[in-house]
Order: sequence, then structure tokens, then C-alpha cells
Amino acid sequence: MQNSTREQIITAADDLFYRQGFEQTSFANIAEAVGISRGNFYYHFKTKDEILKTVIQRRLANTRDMLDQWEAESSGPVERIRSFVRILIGNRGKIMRHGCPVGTLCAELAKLEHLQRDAANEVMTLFRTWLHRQFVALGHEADADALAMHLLARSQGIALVANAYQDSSFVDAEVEQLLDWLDACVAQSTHAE
Amino acid sequence: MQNSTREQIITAADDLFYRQGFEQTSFANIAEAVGISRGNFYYHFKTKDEILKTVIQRRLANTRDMLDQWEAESSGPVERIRSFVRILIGNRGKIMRHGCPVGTLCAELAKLEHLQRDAANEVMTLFRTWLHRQFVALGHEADADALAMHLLARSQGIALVANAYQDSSFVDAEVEQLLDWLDACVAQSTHAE
DNA sequence: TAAAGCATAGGACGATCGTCCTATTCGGTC
DNA sequence: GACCGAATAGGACGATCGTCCTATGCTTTA
Repeated sequence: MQNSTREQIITAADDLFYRQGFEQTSFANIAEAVGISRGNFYYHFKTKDEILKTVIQRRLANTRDMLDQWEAESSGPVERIRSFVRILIGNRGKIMRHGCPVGTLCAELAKLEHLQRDAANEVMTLFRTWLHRQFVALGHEADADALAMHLLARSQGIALVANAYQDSSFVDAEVEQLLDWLDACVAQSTHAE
Repeated sequence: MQNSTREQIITAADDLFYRQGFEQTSFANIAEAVGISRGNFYYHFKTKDEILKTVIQRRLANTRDMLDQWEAESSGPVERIRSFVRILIGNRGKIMRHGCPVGTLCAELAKLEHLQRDAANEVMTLFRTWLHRQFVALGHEADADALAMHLLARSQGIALVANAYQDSSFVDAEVEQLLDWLDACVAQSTHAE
């Protein structure tokens, strides 16, 4: 059931919500993208809230998988945090075109005061708590959450400005600074021991 | 003609675009906020593009005034840049509720691929070039634009995350870090002489 | 083959959108 | 007091929105 209609709808909605925004994407858009009628769409999802909730759940699951994979692949917390920073490089093109999928959805749902706002924030919280854990493993028990929030904010700012100016060299320069900042964090933690 | 209907419309639209977003704000919303009929509204602004363009022009003018005032009031570039950073403190409440007015509009119009996207970006560019000038005055001729962009991105990131989590202590902590970063910039430039 | 249920198509519905048109009112001028 | 342009009100318009209903296939099961 990988290519079931329901899965196709979720995939198309996920993509359109990212590229056009949630409010700007209509049932007709999604149905057209999948190649089905609006009536059939309604058979699978009764309300727009429901499809949004499902898309967010998928993003949560995908994010958890990605973070788990980094946890399994990378040898230590420093390399794991570097994996996070390097999303900005790997998704450079998409980010310049449409911004960060996490940040833009949170910002839009906040402005709409939408019911699913907290659910969208949870995707960001997934990164927040994961980063928190990595900084704790790095020896920053006391300020682990502050460091995680700092890194989140830096990434979001880079994505937003890169999206506005469509500037890829800016992303590269900022990522390098972030990696330097991370090295300084490591040095500070080993120094404190 | 300070309180003319046209001025009232622009003020109401500016506020509603900020709080609800551009796309989510209808002519009816603005007309109701001003207390006039939709027909009268159309007498002053023929299209939604036109009202958006006017609102952005007002924001550009207001931003220029603010930057000019900082230029006149503050004694040197460091204190001027500090004024920029402190917007995050002064507008803490509004930013937590609705995000940064500059960044959220740029992000929304980018996602809509709206005609006025470049105009919205210009507000951000106003800060960018102003900050650029301050960093040049600080002795950072070579990397003035990179520093300006860095500061822009940091501010935008702080605003976005603060908006998502409605966390004011996070804003305070990050602003303090920004001011430290600025001091380090000053030290580096005086050291290089 | 008949029955049953899932999946799909197509359109109707009320509401709201941006836009536009037409009266009507108001304020100042000969 | 007649006149005229600016300002305002109210509603009509086509389109699109989310939602919902119904009829028609398609597939499986007895």
C-alpha cells in the first residue's frame, strides 16, 4: 500500500504546503497534483485540518527517523550536531526557493492562530530536544537547552534571509561560522573539565 | 489630512497585514477596522496589490526615519548597531505574538511569489545597507556586508523562534549574546589597526 | 451470477473573495 | 438656491473556497 491514493495525497499535500504555504493550497490544488477528483479527495480526508494534521504527523515521523539515523551513524555528539548544521547545505536549493519547511510552517500557523500550531511547533521541538541531548553529551548540562535554542534560531535566521535574498554563498559563509561556533563550544566544554 | 480616510485605511491595513498576514486579510477586514463600507474602500484603492504596495512604501518611509534618527541620536556606530539589536527588546511583546514585521512579510510574499516581493525585501535591505555603513565606520570595510547579513539573520532567527515558543527570556538571552558578539567585533577591528 | 462494500467522479451548497458599478450624500462655489 | 465634484454606501458579478451529497464504477466474496 505504498502508492495508495491516501499516501499520494499526503505526499502531494506535504509538498504543496511547503512550496505554496498551507492557506494558499486548496483541495483542488492537491487533487489536481494527485490526478483525482475533489470528491474522491473528500473520501480520504474530511476537513482541511485533518490533512494538515496528517502531513505534520508524517513530518514528525520523518524527522524522528532522520534524527535516529544521525544518532546511529555518527560517532559522537559533535559530528551529530554537524549533521544538523549541514542540512542547510544539503537542502540549500530548496531552502533558497521556499525557506525552511519547519520554520515557515510554524510562522504561518502562528499568524493564522491555527489549531495545529502546537503540532507544527513540535517538529521544531524534536530538533530542540535532540540538540539538547547532544549538548548534554558534550558536557554542557547547564546550558544545553540555551545552546540548542541558539542553534535553532541561527539556522532559522539563515534560512529566512537566504530565502529572501536567494543567496547561496551567504548560506555557505554562515554555515562555516556555525561550525566554528560549534568547535568553540567543544573547546569550552573540554576546557571546563 | 492626518486622519484622512486614506491614511486610516493604510494604518489599518498595515496593522492587519502584520497581525494576520497579507493573504489572510480581506478588504472586508480592513473596511470593518476603519468603519467604512467596502465600496468606499474601493474608491481609495482599486486593487489589493495597490494597498499592499502603499503599506510597504509607508514601512519603507518609517524605517528610513527610524534609521535616520538613530544616525542623529547615537554618538557612534557601535551605539547605533546596539539600537538595532535592542528593537528585539523594545518590541518583544509584538514579536512574540506576531513575529518580525519585516521577516514575516518577506517570507509570506516569497511563498506567494507575489509581485511586491522585491518591495518587501527592500525594507530588509534598508537595514542591511544601514548596518553595512555602520560596520564600515567601525573599520570592517572588507566584511561589512557579511557582518550586516549575519546580524540580520541572527535577529530574524531570534524573532521566528521567539514567535514559535512565545519565550521572552530566550529573547533576552540571545540579545545579550548579540551585544557580546558586537563587542567582539569592535575589539577585533581596533586590534587590527 | 448476485450481492456487498470500497473507491472514485462529478456536481451542488453556502460563504467569501477581489472587483466593479451605481446611487446617494456632503461640502464648497457661482 | 442651483450646481458640481469628491466621498461614501450598498449591492451585484464571477470565481473560488471548504464541505457535502449522490451516483457510478470496480473488486472481492458467497
